[in-house]
Amino acid sequence: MVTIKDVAKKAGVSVMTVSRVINGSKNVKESTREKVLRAIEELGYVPNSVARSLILNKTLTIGLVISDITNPFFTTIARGVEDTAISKHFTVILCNTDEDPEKEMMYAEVLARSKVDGVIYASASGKKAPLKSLFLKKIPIVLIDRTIEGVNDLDIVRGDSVLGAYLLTKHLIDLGHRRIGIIVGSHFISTARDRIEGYKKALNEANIPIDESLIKINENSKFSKEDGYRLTKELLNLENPPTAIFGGNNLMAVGALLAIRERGLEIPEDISLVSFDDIESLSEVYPFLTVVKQPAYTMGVIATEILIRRIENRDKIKEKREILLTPELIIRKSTAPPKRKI
Amino acid sequence: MVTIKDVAKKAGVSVMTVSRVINGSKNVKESTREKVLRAIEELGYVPNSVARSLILNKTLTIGLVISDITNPFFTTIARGVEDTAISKHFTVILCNTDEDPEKEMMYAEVLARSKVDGVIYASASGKKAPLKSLFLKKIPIVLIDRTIEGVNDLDIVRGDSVLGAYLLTKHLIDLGHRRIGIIVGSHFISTARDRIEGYKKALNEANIPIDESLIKINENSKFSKEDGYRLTKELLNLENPPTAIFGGNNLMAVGALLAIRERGLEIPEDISLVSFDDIESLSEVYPFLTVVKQPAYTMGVIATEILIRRIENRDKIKEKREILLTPELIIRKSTAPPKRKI
DNA sequence: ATGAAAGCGCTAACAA
DNA sequence: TTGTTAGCGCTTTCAT
Repeated sequence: MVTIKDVAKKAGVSVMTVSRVINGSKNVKESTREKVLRAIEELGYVPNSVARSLILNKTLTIGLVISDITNPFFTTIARGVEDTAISKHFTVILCNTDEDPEKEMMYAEVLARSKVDGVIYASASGKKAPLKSLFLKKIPIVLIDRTIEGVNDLDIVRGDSVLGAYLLTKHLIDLGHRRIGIIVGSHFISTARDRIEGYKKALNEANIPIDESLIKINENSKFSKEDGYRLTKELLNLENPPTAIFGGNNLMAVGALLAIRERGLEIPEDISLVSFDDIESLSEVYPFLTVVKQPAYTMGVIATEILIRRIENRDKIKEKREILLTPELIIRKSTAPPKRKI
Repeated sequence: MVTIKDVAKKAGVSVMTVSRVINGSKNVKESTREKVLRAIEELGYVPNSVARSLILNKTLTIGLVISDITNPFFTTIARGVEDTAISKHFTVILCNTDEDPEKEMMYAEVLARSKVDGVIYASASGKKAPLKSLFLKKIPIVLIDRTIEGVNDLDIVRGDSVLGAYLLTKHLIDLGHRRIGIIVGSHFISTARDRIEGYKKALNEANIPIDESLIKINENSKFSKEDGYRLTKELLNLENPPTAIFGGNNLMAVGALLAIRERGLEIPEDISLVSFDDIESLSEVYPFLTVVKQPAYTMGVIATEILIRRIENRDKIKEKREILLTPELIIRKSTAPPKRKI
C-alpha cells in the first residue's frame, strides 16, 4: 500500500509537505507542489481517510437509520438526505432497521463506533435506549418522521400526522361514512398514535362515537403490507364491518386493498379506502388511492441541513428545532359515499 | 472522549487487557474481565472503530454504488445487499450516482479513501476510469447489473437482458406486432445494448426487418421517466408509428405510458406496452403492465456473498465469477394484438 | 516554505 | 494471564 511516506520519499520532500499539497495549503512553492503532484500520480497514491479521521476526530460521514429501504416513503427521504449530504461533502451510511428494535440497537452502536459525525434517525422502537451509545459519543442526532418517548431535546423533522389523519378521516365523514376502520403499526411508534389521534379528533368533531373495535393496532410493530392485509381481514370479519378503511401507511393500504379484493368487494362501491403516504409510481400510472401525501424528499433535505449545521456548529440556535411539515390531501377514486345507510 | 486508556486506568489494568476483553479473548481471568466490564459500563466507553480500522487495515464496511435509490429495482437490490451484509457484520455505505459519471467518479474516490473492504458497483458511465482509485487500493469489486467496457476480470452478477428483451419482443411478435418501438438509456450502459440486442434477435428470428427509427436511445444516458416520456412522444410522432412500445426499464415504461395516455391512446387497444423490470407496489395493486421481472433481491444477495467471500479470502476460485440471472416474463393486460393491419 | 517530533486510539508481537 | 513496545497513516505544533 502506498502511503504519504512513499510519496514524500519519491518527491524528495517531507511528509508534511505532501500533506500540505493534498490539503491545498497555500504555503507550498509552486515547483514543490508540482513535484509532489507528479509523485502522487506516478505512485497512484490515494489518501487514507481513516487515518485522517482518527486524528481529526471527524469522518465526514452521517448515518441514516430508516425502517424499510423498500418503502417509497423512506426511499424518498433517503434520496433527499443523500443529495443534500453529498452537496456538503458528506457520505451516508444506510441502516435498515426493518422496524426491528434489535437491529436498531445494533445499528446505533455500529454508528457510534464508526464515529459518524451525525445521525438522521427514524426510530423503530420508539424508545430511548438504542440511542445510548450515540449519546455517549455526543454524536448529533436529528430525528425524522417519528418522535421518541422521553426524548425532548433533539431536533426533529416530521410530518403532521395528526392533521393528515384528521383530513383523511374528515373526508370520509363528509362523504357520509360513520363506521371507519383504521389500521396502524405499533402503538410505540409516534406516527401510529398521532394518526389515531387525528382520526379520533375528526370523529369527535362529527359527534361520531368511537368504536374501539374499529381501531386495529399491529402490536408486532410493523407497518407492512402483510400486516395491513391481516388487520383488514379482521375488520371485514366484524359483525358490523366498516364502510371505509384508513390505511396507516402506504404499505398497509396496499395490504388492505388486497384483502378487500380477496373478499370480492369493490372499492369504492362497497367500501372506501384511504392511505397515509402516497406511492408515486403507483399513483402516476393508476391514480386510484385517495391519500395524504407527505413531503418526504423535503423532510430528508431539511433534516440533513439541520444535522450538518449542528455538526459544523454553525447553528446559532441552541434549543432543539422542531419542523412540522404539512401533508396534502389528494382525493382520487378510492373514496365514495357508503352504500349502506347506517 | 473516553478511550481505552481511561478504561484501563479505572480498572487498574493495562490497555491490552481491556482490548482483550472487548474482543472476547479467552485469555483473561474472569475476575479481571468483570473489573474491566464494570469500568466500561461506568465510564460509558464505546470502542472507536476508526482507530481499530487503521491498525487492522479493514473497516467491515462495503460500498454500494447504484444509480437511483428511488427506483424499486435498485432499491430491492439494496435491500438484498443490506440484509446480507448485516448478517456478516458489514455495514453498507450507499452511493447514489444518479447516472452521473461525475458523481460516479467522486463516489469511487470517496470509497477508496474510506478504505471500504469492498464495493458492489452498478456503473453509471459504462467506463473503466472511475474504478481507478478502487483498483489502486486493490479493493475487491463485484459488478452488478451492468458490465463495464474493457473490464473482464471482475466478478459480476446481472440479469440476462438479452434473453429478457428477446422474450418481451417475441411476445409482442407472437401477438402479431410488426412495428415495435424500443426506448432505452444510453448506449454506454450494457443493459441498454443488451436489450436492443435481444430485441433485434427476436425480430430477426421472425424475419422482420429492423427499422432504426423505431430504436430510441437516450444519449443523455438516463433510464428515467422523463426520458421515457420524451422518447415515446418521438415514437408516436413518426409517420408510421409503432403498434407496440418496449420500455427499456420500469421508469421509462411509466414515462411511455404517460405519453401514450396524453395522446388519448388506449393500452392495449391502440398500442401495446411492455417493460423491462417490474414495479412491485404497482403490479400488486394494478396488475396491468406486461413485464420481464429480474430477481433483484437475489442479485443483491449473491453479489454481497461473493464480495464478502473475496474480502475474507475464503474464495477458492481465482477466476472471476459471472452470475447470469434469468428474468421472468409476466404477461398482464398491457399487451394485445395490434389493431391496424400492417 | 519546509521539516521533525509527537500522538490520535487502538492491536500485534513479544516478553514476563 | 498480563503487560510493554512499536506503529497503523496521517496532521498538529513548533521549529528552522
